[in-house]
Amino acid sequence: MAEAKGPVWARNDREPRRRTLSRESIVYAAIALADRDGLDAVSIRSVASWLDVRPMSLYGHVSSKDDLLDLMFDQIAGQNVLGDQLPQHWRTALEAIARRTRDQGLAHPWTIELMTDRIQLGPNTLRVLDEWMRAVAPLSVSTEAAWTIVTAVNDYTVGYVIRVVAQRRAVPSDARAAGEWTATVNSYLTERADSGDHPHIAPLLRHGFATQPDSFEAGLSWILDSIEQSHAGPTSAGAAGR
Amino acid sequence: MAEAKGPVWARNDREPRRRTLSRESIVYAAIALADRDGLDAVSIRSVASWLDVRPMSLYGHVSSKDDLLDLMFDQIAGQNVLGDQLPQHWRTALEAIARRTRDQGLAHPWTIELMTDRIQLGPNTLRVLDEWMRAVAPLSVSTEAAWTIVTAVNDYTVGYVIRVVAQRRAVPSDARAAGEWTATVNSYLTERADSGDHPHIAPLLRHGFATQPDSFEAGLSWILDSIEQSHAGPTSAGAAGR
DNA sequence: TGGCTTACTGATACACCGTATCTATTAACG
DNA sequence: CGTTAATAGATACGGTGTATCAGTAAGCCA
Repeated sequence: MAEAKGPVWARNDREPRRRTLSRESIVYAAIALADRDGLDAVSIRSVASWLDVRPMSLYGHVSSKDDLLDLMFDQIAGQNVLGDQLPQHWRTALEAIARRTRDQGLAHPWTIELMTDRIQLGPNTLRVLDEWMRAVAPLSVSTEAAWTIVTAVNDYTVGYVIRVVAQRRAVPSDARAAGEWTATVNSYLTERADSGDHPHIAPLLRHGFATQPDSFEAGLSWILDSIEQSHAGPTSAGAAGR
Repeated sequence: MAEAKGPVWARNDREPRRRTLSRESIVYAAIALADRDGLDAVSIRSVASWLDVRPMSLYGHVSSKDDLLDLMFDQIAGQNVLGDQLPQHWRTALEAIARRTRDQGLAHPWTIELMTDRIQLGPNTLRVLDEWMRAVAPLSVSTEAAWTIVTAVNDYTVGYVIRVVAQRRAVPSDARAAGEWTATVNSYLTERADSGDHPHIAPLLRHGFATQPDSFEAGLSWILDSIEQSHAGPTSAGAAGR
């Protein structure tokens, strides 16, 4: 499977006869590793040794590491489909998808690293995209307008996840190192606050950014409020298009 | 300089006597490489050979590659400070910073990869943060409320940049490979569209997502509209707090 | 001017990475 | 049963960050 042509999801790989290994088990193992130790811990060698298999055996099921990463992403995306549980009201539906996207990003932080690498268009990802568009369908606006709404909400959500994840990642996971890090950074931040160079963020520097309450919902409802105002009556479910 | 304690910006490295090399020149070289060939092209060895210097010589000025990356990020962030040119009206100011952030993200796509790695708090980054807060100061709301506004706008902007960058990155830079990629992906997408599995995105799949008009401003003004409604009179500059 | 401090050279080494290649084995299907 | 194809297993190449150590050369201070 060394002659890959285009992205995984755009190919039509004949499935191998398989004995013990399978594409699925490889993807699951890789996801488990990524969830536990981060994306850097996912290597062909580490996945293979986790499966008690020789590294090169994986290449019978995935043609490259990039393929494996794409498959991992799409696997997670598949868990983000609400299906029947998608609320009918467009606003409630958008909220549900946005929250789910947020939850999944926080649960699998490595997915956002893959989002920055290249656009993902696997079947499950398309399913999620379809659901975004289904959510706004009741507004009965043009495809273009619907896409603008969807990208706005999605972009905000992704940006939020990135910020929170980056915040978490900065502090070392080892408890001892974490304490040291916090001490070093705090003293740096208070030094910066005392310097007077940053008058408008002095309180933030002194109390730490992390202590700020979560404001995901605030930003989300700001976006949705405006959409509601421009595309529908304040209480309507959206039948009044145009 | 092999005994790093905490992030670069939180340390107080005595500056070396330097003959030919300098921390600055290393950072500039690394940025040039990243801009041209992406973040993966930045390695200790590649930067060194670009500067016509032996790899290990760099460690006299930066104590690790991560440090170098952080310094690169903060260097770019420094170019994002508007200073005197920051508009006085809070909304215009936020728009200016958001657009600048977007432009810089698109110009140096590798910066967003660093954002996902760990939170950046270098001096220039703090300066930018200070400017965000300065922009909303005329609203004279609580620090907490101001932070909510800033993060909302910033999160949206970062999410937007990520999506656009990922879209650009997916297609290979080599013209020949790009054509092949587009053909493969397009036929995959139309196959998906024909499958009927994704009824709500069929038009998007058929015409390609890339043909959708840019909607950064739309999402931005949605957020700002709501902020305006909840925190100030529609035309006021914001003196009427609360 | 002499000598000490420091910056850089240069080589080597370690442990990792993705993956190409080749051979030998082993199981499943026709 | 024999063929076919999947897997095992080993080895190799060129890349990575970075530790280590010995040698050299330039700057600063006494």
